[in-house]
Amino acid sequence: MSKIDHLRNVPIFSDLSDSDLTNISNKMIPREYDKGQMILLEESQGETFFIITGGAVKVTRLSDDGREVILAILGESDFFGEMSLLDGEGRSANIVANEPAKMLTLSRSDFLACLESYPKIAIALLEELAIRLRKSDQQIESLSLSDSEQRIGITIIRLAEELGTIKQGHVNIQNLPYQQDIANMAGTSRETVSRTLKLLEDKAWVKRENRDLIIYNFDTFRQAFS
Amino acid sequence: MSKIDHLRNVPIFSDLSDSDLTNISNKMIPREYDKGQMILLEESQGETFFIITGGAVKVTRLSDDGREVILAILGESDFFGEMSLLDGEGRSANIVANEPAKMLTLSRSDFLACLESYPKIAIALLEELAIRLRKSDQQIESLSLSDSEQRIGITIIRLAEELGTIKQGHVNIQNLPYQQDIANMAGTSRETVSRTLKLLEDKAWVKRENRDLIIYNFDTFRQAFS
DNA sequence: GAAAATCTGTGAGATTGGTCACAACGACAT
DNA sequence: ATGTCGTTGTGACCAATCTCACAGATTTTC
Repeated sequence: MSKIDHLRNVPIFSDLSDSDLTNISNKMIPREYDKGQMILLEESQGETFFIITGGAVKVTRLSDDGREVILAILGESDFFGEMSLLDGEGRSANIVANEPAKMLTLSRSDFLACLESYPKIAIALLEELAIRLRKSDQQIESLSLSDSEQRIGITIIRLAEELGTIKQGHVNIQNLPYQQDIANMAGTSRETVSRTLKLLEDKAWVKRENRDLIIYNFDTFRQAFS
Repeated sequence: MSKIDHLRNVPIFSDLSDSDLTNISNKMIPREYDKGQMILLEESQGETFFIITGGAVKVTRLSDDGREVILAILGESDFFGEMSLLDGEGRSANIVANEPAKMLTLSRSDFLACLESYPKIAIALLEELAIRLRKSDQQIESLSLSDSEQRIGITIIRLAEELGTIKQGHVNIQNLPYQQDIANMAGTSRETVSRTLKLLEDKAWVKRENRDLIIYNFDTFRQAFS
């Protein structure tokens, strides 16, 4: 798949003509990262915009004593790095390759130039940030008001929406993240995730098979937790 | 103070010329709200952009059983309503006047037209959303990793930054919100807020006087909680 | 300025969920 | 196949904090 094909799939570029896309893609530099490799470090200066063309990364924040919160897991056609380019503050999160990952990158000045020359990109980006802000607000609500079972349920819903496929009428999350990562997304402990997954399985709402999680009736499941 | 003077104080309009500001301000309709009045209701269609010219509002989400999370408290020169205009989704939060409040409002179509005609506004708005997203991420981190004392401390810092004034070298939060509201911002219970405030006062980090909260050494205080 | 309503302080359980400890399991390399 | 390493399951304990209950303080209302 060519650079341009990748760009066309990215929501903020989808409105552009082929020639505009070519212009932009010429400024983008491809990079690759190994599993576990740190792509961006908290506190360092943010000077690059990234688009994921393959693999997946996790966006985290770390506390002093090493505990981790996972803010998001991003996959193909998602992008990151825009925040500190926009407001000039340093990084607010770490980005780590969760599996081998490929990116296209754009420098700060090229990125800002893009926004100036293509107002459509700016507007599409606004839309994307609004969606993210909405998700953050939901997350804040669930951390404030829900118990651990609900938070884990909501986390599974997020995972299903991002990584899930439909298979014989059931939603299937292939390659479910490790329980520790689920715990870090849900704001709970690994042990609680283990116990809760068992509980959900006992209620026959989900089934685990190898490293997959099958949600029997996604609509019901969703309703139970939101 | 005229409409234009108000607009000039709003970060996303600050780059515009007087004539541009006049154009925009002519499309804005002033409105007033009483204390406690609901300005926007969750689930209703979002069709208006609001700029606060006086008073304060709180942005909340409610659970089915009536518990509330306060996502933010907004005051003069802050704005809201842009989210559903941008991504077309329904409201994600409720907005209630916390005290008598005055607004300038702009219709959906005028707002979007503004973005198209003045790319600077779009870019300034991106910056603002990036800042908000950053704050949300911090909030998610603290809800996930911190104990109630720290979360309350962080909440007090937020309040100080938004509402505080400096008075004889100390930061003074005039008219501290009710403990229930602080609890809803910090994701804890009213009683815990009561006990924690007492604790902070015992440690001589803060002092309460009437409805004010005085933070003796704001830098130290901040350091202790972040 | 008295009564009513709302907010705050505080003790005593009751609970959720975190932590620790360790066993069982699975994947993978030698 | 055996050992190693990372992941998962599970019991037991314990700490943080939520709830409930009510008294006292403060603010609002008439």
